[in-house]
Amino acid sequence: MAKRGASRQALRIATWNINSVRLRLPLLQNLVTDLAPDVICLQETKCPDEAFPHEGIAALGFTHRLIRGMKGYNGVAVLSRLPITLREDDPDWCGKGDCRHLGVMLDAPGGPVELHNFYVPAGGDIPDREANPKFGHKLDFVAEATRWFDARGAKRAVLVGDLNIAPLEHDVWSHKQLLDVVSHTPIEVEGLIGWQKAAGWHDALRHFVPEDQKLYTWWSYRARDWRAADRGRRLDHIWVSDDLAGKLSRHQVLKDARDWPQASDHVPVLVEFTP
DNA sequence: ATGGTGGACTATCCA
Repeated sequence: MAKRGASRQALRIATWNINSVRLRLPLLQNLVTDLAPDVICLQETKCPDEAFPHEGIAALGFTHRLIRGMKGYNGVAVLSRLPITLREDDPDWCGKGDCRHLGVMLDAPGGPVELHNFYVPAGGDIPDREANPKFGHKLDFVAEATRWFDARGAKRAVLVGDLNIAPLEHDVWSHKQLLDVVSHTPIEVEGLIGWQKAAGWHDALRHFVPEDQKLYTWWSYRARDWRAADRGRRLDHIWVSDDLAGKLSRHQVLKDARDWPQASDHVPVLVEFTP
């Protein structure tokens, strides 16, 4: 029998930058145990499609899987307990073919849900598109996504992923000290907010956590004690279309995952809603 | 104090 009797129509979607799906395959079991998701969206799988560990993931109950991977870098995947179909006509962002997006239709209770899984370019170290082409790529990627969703709108839709931008003051450990740091510069924040407004996206995590409270999903590897320093950023996001905002029922940021053996520098994030 | 660590994969690139 279904476990969640009181909310049997609810759908739980998780997103995680796994930073190598092959290395951290065992940690997916932890995620499933702790969050009980119906759908998991992964970023930075760093795995060519022919080497994707389908069997291990199927054994966790995710019988439906769509993947878009390449050798060494990037790579996204959608793992689902419910049937999913690939959205074939979505753009190849910036024409690079670099495996940063997977759009699917999810066969959910109450009808199809459009689900977009993004891995936005990190953008390099220097926040200047002339000096640093990676930063230009990041801004262009966000601008292109903004135009596309602005033209299409979003209904019964969810957008998740590592967007590599922390938009709000309390999405970073020090707003002032990160104003010149890629991920929190004003031009990136303006871009991300514009994208969010483009199709009326609703920030599902800030639906639950007030904007004056610190909220992070990523802590650098380059810290002796990540928890003590707590210099985090909220780089991972879940947005829902306006028509779903009122149907959100819970959220979870799995901070304990940062202490798993061979942890990713990102932690899984989940929301539950009734579509 | 301008470092530090981690993953992919073989000399560095990327985060």
